[in-house]
Amino acid sequence: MKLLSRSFFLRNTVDVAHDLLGKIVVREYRGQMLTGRIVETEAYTCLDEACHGFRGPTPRTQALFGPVGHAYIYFIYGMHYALNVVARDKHTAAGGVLIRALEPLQGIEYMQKLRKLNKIKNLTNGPGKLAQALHITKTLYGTDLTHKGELYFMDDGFKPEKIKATKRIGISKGQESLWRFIIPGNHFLSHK
DNA sequence: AATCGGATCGTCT
DNA sequence: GACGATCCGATTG
Repeated sequence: MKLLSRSFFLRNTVDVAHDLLGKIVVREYRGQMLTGRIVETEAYTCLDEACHGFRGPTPRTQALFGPVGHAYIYFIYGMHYALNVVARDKHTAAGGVLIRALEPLQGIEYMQKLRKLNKIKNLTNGPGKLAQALHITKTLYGTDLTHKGELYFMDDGFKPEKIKATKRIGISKGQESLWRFIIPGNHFLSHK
């Protein structure tokens, strides 16, 4: 078990999205350890029209332009939060990886309570769902995820047998790019 | 399994 | 003032 380092995130955003599959998200909340394995991600960079940082920094998107390995969290559709990690190479102004789905590991009962939902299958199989299950809100905006704290990433050595690249979900621009990564066949994907 | 509408609000035009 | 990197429950096949 080791923390993901700063240098892990200081690389091409698409590579980071690919390599995050199989890693573990750890949330420490009210004495609970809530953890899950990443099974679905999407890459967004400022060169890409679908990215929130495409038109330059705004108060909302400033974290995307900040240090890599920190959290970029946004509120969407009036009711959901979504978790991203800032990741980009040193030549790129902004970029991040959206964590789209987790396979729940520890703290499942507490996640069920936070989600007000018992079906384990639907606990963390979507960006808004996993944010609710891990109680991820704006208060974690900008958190450094490379140190232990309220939220961070771990590598337990797990290697996905296979990784598949697909089109990203729910965007109107940049639809052609295959920048969504999944562990195919996993039970906790948001889509097949 | 697939489709559809409602909920709900911060952000930028 | 419109819309979005969504989710859920209900309805229909």
